[in-house]
Amino acid sequence: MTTKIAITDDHVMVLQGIKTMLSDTKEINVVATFTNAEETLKGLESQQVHILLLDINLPDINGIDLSKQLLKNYPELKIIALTNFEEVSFVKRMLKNGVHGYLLKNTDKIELLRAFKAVLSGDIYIQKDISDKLLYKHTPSKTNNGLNIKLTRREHEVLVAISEELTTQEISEKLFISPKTVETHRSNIMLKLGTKNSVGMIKVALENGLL
Amino acid sequence: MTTKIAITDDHVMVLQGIKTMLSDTKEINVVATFTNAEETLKGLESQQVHILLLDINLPDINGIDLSKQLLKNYPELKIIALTNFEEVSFVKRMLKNGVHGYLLKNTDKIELLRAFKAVLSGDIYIQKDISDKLLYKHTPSKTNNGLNIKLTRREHEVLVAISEELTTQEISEKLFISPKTVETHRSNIMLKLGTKNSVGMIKVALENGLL
DNA sequence: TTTTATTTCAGGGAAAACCCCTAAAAATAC
DNA sequence: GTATTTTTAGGGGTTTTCCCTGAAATAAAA
Repeated sequence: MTTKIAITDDHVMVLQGIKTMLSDTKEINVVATFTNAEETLKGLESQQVHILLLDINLPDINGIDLSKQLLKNYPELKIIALTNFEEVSFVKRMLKNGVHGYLLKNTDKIELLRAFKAVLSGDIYIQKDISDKLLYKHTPSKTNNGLNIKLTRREHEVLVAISEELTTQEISEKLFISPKTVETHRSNIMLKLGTKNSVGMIKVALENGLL
Repeated sequence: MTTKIAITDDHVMVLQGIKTMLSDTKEINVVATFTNAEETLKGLESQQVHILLLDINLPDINGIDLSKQLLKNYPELKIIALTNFEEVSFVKRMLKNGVHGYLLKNTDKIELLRAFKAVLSGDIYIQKDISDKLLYKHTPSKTNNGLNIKLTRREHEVLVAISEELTTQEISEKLFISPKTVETHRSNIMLKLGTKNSVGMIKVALENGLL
């Protein structure tokens, strides 16, 4: 029995590359390629596939939301995320959403086939390079990293004020609270976001859509 | 006469994709592929090529510096940059460094061959999508104080270091300069970006694709 | 109602950032 | 070969952030 594969990636070169790598493997069949989320959602209706290789950076929607939606529509579908080094922050969220595998775009044929085998038998496959990064990024924050970022209403107000380049003093006057309270909030926000200073705070906040 | 092509990209899939696209074109011959800057510099010594397709995001060095160096060593070499939408900010700098073409990674075979023809005859080839972006980004910038932002190389290095949550002390050790010099740069960056502190600096930098 | 989370406040101390100034090599441009 | 920009660096100071501790009042949830 042949395994049916679909690929979603907005880079034609990547699509072509994967197709070529798999072309001489009989038991694998690339039956569809898509370049955005809309195409993928529609395309999978008419064409049933076993595995979807899904690029995380799509022009129209982010990979997290798309994979969530796809798995709701097709619970049997196995999704393997394609990612770059830079986007490791997404991995945990993807995992939470039920994605079955993670590969870097520099994956070779052997690893690709290994990943297919793993997800088809129900396992979760994470490329070594990524899990290394995950662990590496875990150590410094150790308490928490990923999507458990839930700021309280007040913390969010302070965060916004900090992003507006206000000083602690100015924030305290704006929110009618003591400067010391502002500092407590700032400190708690940094703890939650796992950053060392306000610069990292704003970076993580922007990356996670907190602002 | 066949045209010899080399490709540098850290994504194996992209390498494979381009190779496949060009495999049935007789007058084009992909003679070498590299996955980082070091390989590229060494590889081009032994193997003379006419055109290098160069990914801008490389793990070890940025595309701007690499292309500069390559053109110094091989003035005859034609370099076509491979880029994503997000990195349009680099295009101008690359152009200044003498790069001959710009392509997005979703380029198809026809456009690829068209670009080859153009650069071989001495023209500069810029994919329509990119030049659109360039123009598009140009128009709204005239209103705000936005795109006149030109950081020097050193300022950019300091900016990146600050965004990595390094302290002045740590930056000075990383760049082998005095902490006082780092502060001068920081201060100048804030002046150029029109911000009051590092938080605003990182915000503006992210908004303008400086990071 | 008891537990848990949030918001509030605070002191003291250390570290880092920020400010204003000057100024001289070094690299680039004209 | 001169002008401009960039990179370097210092003195000396103020302001702000960061870190640690502890604690009380309110709000929400179990």
